[in-house]
Amino acid sequence: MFDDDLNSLSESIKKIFADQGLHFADEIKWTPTPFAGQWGMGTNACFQAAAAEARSGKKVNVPARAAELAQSVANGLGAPPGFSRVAADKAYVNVYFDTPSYARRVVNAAIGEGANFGRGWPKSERVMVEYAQPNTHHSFHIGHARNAVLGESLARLVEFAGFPTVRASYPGDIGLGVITVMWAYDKFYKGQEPQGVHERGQWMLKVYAEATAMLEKKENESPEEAARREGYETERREMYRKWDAGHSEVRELWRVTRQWSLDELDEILRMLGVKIDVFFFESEVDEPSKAIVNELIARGIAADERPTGGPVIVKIDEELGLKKEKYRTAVILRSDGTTLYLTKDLALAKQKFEQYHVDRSVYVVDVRQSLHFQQAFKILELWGFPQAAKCHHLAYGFVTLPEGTMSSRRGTVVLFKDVADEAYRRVQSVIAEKNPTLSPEQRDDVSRKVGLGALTYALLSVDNNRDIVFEWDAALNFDGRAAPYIQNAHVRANSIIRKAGGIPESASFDYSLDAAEIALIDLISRFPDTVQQAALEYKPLHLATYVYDLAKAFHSFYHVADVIQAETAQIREARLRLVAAAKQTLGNALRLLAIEAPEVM
RNA sequence: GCCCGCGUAGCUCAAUGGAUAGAGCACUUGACUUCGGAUCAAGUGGUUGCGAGUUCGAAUCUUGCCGCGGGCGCCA
Repeated sequence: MFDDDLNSLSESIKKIFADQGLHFADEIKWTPTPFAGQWGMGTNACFQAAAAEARSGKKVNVPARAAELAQSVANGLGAPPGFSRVAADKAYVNVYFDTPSYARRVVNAAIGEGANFGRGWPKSERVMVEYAQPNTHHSFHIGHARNAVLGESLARLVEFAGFPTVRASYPGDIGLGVITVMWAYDKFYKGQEPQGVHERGQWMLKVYAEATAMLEKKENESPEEAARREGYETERREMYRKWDAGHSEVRELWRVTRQWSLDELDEILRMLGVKIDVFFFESEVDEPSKAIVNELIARGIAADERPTGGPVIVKIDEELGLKKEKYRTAVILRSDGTTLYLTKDLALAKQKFEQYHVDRSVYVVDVRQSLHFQQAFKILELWGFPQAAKCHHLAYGFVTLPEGTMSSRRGTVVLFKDVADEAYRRVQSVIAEKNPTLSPEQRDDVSRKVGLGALTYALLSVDNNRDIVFEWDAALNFDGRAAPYIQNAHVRANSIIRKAGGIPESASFDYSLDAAEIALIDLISRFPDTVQQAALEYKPLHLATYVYDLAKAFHSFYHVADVIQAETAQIREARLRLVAAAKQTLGNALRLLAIEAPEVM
């Protein structure tokens, strides 16, 4: 947040370089100094300048020359206003902030800008984040939760970073899996309907697993069993055909059961704080996608092999002139003329570009579909969409169980709702032990926020392309590097402010600050940059790491520095405002992770 | 066979090509008679899978191996 100050120093450094006959075109980059207890920024520009000199033919020892340059830069900068000192450290040039004025600026910004502290300048590119694409007719499991949480956090992040943002969901409401549930329901459970949104959703998952088992070929099956299985299979296929043909009873059955799933999805997204702007349904892009295939054939991008009994394909590697197989050949229409996943994604992308004017399109989808998206993006490029270059597949690893992969088909999943319920119960029992005076309403509220927070943080604090093995105690960890630790910092800050009866309008930081105070202020000042970095790299993880570091700095500060009982009134005022600034920043950062910050816990 | 991802402390994971590779858990030892102990401080623990290359500088980039996971024309 000190770009202006640092840019002016950068200009001075370039001038010093120029005076020495060096022309240094690159941007000078500043990073925080790594020395505890000192608050400053450093640059390695002298390395770059010395290396450039060496490359230009001069015979120089780069490290020695860089150190020499650093010294002359430090001398040349002298004592710029706002900085307490400038030092050459090996080949680095380090500048140290004048603590009183910078501390005041940081704290004033955090308090003054409030919920907007850290928000980036408005940007013109429109971003669409597509996430929350579970299939209907199943139930929402913990793997879906990773997707939803990752997507929601990313959407909040890019929006806060300044991009106009559209949240899109794309439920798979048609396909063989969906038909399987409908077939089994119609045949074995017709007319039944459990009460309760979640109960209904979970029941459909059970029906799905049962049906899949019945339709699966078994070893040593008798001729009778084989005949029955084949009969079932015929019925299922017939139901799909009827759906496709718009058969009214089948469509009605589909509409009703589909709604059961969507009701459950609604409820779960509400629990997670997810507000989707646009729902695209797979069933709705089916028809438009067929037209697209014809267009691609007409343009010579796709090859129609249907006359010889084949499908419609795009030979991507061949189109690009690649020797090694990389994008391979993609099938975009079955030989019987029905659409595929890829067909629909092409249609959907076109719709996103043309109807929603999306400049950047992010797809939060698991890593198994990497090839699919590479193919889709390449076809969009061949098709002539410039936005294809800014399509991004945010792939994430699976959530597996210690005993193996989760599978809706086999019914071996850990349901999100069960985890959320367990989280709630665990927090309740911690509260009973640690804070028994909370009212029942507060307990309920806190249990929800802290329980879900712990789960969300566990999902966001590992890199997206790493697999997660779901274990109850790890996912619902309340100690150490976990949401409750961070939330507790927020609660403590709130508690101090409450006990102090509010915060002063302004304060002076002109006293000898403790190292922990400086570390805390330093971290608060880094929040805006962290938001930008995380948004541009599509990595909520950066923010998850940051907010933990911030909470840790706050807890350390808390122990070492008295606030209400501070030595002087001046220090008390300054620290009270610092506490308020920390609370605000913790709250803002947690919000971007879709984790709520309670006032008490 | 080809493509993608991963390999970092006993375990789980961080680290815009930069300064002494950091946290949590576990283990060991401490903390003002609390501005809320869901806390803090300290200690033990590393050949960043292996080898080569690029660079002033590599966990990070390139390349060859080894190991794990995923994917590869009519599933989604």
